[in-house]
Amino acid sequence: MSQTPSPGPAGSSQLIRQLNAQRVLGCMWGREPSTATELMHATGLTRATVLTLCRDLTEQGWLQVSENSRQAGQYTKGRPALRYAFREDACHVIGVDAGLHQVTAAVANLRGVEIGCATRPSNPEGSEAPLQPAPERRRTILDTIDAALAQADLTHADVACLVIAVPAPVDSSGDSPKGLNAFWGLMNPELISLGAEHGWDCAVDNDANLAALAELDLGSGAAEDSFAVILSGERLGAGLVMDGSLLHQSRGGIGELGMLDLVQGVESSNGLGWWARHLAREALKQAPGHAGPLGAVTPEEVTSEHVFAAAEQGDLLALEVIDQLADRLARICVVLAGLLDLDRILVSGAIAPALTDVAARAKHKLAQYLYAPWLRIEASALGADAVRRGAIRLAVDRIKDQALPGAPGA
Amino acid sequence: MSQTPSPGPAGSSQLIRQLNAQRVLGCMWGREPSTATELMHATGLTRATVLTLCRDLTEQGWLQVSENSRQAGQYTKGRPALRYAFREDACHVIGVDAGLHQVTAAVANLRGVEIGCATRPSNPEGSEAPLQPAPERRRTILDTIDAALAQADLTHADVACLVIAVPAPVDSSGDSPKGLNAFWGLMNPELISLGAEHGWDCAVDNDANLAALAELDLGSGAAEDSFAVILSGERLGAGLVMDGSLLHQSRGGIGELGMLDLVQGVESSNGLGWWARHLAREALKQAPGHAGPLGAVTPEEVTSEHVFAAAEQGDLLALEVIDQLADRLARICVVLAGLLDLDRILVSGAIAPALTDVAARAKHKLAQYLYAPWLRIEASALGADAVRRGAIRLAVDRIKDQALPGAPGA
DNA sequence: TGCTTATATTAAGACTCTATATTTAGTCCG
DNA sequence: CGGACTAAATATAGAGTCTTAATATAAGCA
Repeated sequence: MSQTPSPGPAGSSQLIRQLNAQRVLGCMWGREPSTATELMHATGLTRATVLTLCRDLTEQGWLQVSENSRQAGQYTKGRPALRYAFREDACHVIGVDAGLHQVTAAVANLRGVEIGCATRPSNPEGSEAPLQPAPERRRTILDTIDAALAQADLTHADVACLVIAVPAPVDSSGDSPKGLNAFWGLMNPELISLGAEHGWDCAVDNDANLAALAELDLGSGAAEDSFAVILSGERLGAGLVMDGSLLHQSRGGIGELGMLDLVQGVESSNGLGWWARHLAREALKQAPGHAGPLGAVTPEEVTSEHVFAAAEQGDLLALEVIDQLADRLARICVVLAGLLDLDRILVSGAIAPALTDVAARAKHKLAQYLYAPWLRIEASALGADAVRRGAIRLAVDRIKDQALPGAPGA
Repeated sequence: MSQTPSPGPAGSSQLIRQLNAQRVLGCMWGREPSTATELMHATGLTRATVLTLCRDLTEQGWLQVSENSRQAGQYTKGRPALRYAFREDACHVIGVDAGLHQVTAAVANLRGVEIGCATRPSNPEGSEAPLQPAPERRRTILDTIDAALAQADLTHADVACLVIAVPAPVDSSGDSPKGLNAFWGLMNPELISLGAEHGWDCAVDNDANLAALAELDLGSGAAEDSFAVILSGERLGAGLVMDGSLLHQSRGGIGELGMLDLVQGVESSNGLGWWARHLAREALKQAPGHAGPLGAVTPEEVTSEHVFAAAEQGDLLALEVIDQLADRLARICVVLAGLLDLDRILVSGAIAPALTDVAARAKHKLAQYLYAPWLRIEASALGADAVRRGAIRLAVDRIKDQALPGAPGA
């Protein structure tokens, strides 16, 4: 009596089956079709085992046999091998960059390739109107998703996972702290519930964290590196990757940069875009009738784009601003890389393409403050796409983790 | 042909056996003796399985049957259960705190209980002589180890693992960076090789990191918390624990606090002990003939102990110093906790017992700079023992991880 | 057609855990 | 002192996994 613990019929022997199935699927995920022989080498399992696993995975919808057995001329002798291919369209995911001023949603296959994308304005820039209330923002996001789905010619039923990026800290349950900062609550009005309403797996996360995931995906060869991704438009935010995995915490406050208020020469968590505009404005006021290209706009009209464009043309005043931005960035890097011994720091976000020069100068200035010759400071190649790409990456990862047991649908 | 991958006789079926064995051993490690029934509940396995695993583990030397079957009056009816007990003396470990001024070594059993401890001076305090050369320092450490072993009445053959803590960053291969800072090389002169010379498993790590491990061991209930441990004697160093696991990196520079040079109101990585002395000295020079207890010593003689003792007695000048220390500490906490969203910050090291008041004041001042009401700032209860305890903890952990397969000796 | 080659399939063996029945070691009680 | 009672230990059978080795298959090539 009293001898029926919990596990089902034949106990934990199936556990190892699942582990192996996951290993095989992991070897094939997003990659070229493989033969059993290749998988044997990759997994260390026997041919018999690999083939039964592949058959199971095919039945479940994760794989399909691709007929081009001996194609690619890998060999010509002997019986042609079965080739199994990863079904990148077994199901689909949605990644949303729900920014302050605009919402972008993309539908992607399991390889992370976007097959539909749409953008909608939200809290139009320059407008002085109060921020969108929660229901309106939720509707905007859903509309954007539907538009992206329509473009991909898919329906709600084809979607397995939704990930939304918001410019706010997000805790482990998907909520953003309220009360302290009303902005955060308006950026993330219970967005996590959007998934449940449609029966999708769903996650909400901070935009900088997701941008970091996107950079991790590009993977500079070594998967072991540690880096920070700084989102730097109007306000600063960072995502931290240590040893190839994103730092997370239940309150979701990792990478908040409010503490920069205390750092000499930084003194605020305003972004580089904000500072470019601010510094240029002040400088123009000091030097009315400035002769360079930047003199063409009034102090009130000047934007960060003006500054970067003028610097390209050699405007001395703009170059001085660039230099100050670089010093600011260098100091931020000192704090992050000094404390965490990072390998590199990436500046990302929409203005990243304009910051390659700033990053290079920051790298140069860094040596004044910190000995870290290995540290790379670079502008992200992803730019405005980083956040959305990261959302997709996380969505695909979630599917991957839940993969076994069960078919792609469930 | 070509069908013999690598695994041995019956393949990866034994893997699950090992996993289960490790689970059982993990359930018993350092805890009270258990019966099969208890282990069934803990592991979810069947009685038959648990018993065979226990028998195997007993043969390997990890467990032993304790005869007091029905002792403790847990029940009186039925056949008495076999009770298996963890053999805390299956082998032993050595933890060494190889500080600048003194070396402390302790021998501990697998429960982490010290059964022998010894201390030797190294680079005597106050002396102006150059630092010990490498061979001498290695000899000092070995002497200390031998003394601890002698006290425990054990020999080299009883030791399975050695962990050494040094006041320097340590990379993943156990080396400290040379050239840049000669001090580091002298603190860690290839200490990792001491293990191989005696056939012990060996690790070298940064002292602050190990202090963090020791605090983790105390475990405030929730194993999920994130905190920093600040070692704060002459120089500052920190160990970072995120979500219950220590942050590490191949270069070993995590927790180096050189970047505090850039933080307003901190401006250096000198420790709180250094600052207590320095501030008191300056203040005494400013106020010659100071009436309070602190006036009893000359500016040149004053030490941090004097300051804390005088503050206890209400010396106004000392209290002013305490207040400045608290502000400094608060700012350090802002940087660490703001960036990493920590749950608590512990000040550890030899002077920790004197810093309870400083920590409390820092917590109070923190609100000026950062909203983090959940953050606790406390002085560690471990004090001067923290580093050594952490070294022991790491050594025991290493044994635990290597535990299966094989007997404790191997 | 037959030989060669590389793969797929199948059956047997070893190992794991579970499930159930049986034995054992005690206490308790008449 | 012997017999019920109880809870644990043991023994046996069953289902599951992987590997191993033998066999079958699908091509190319002479």
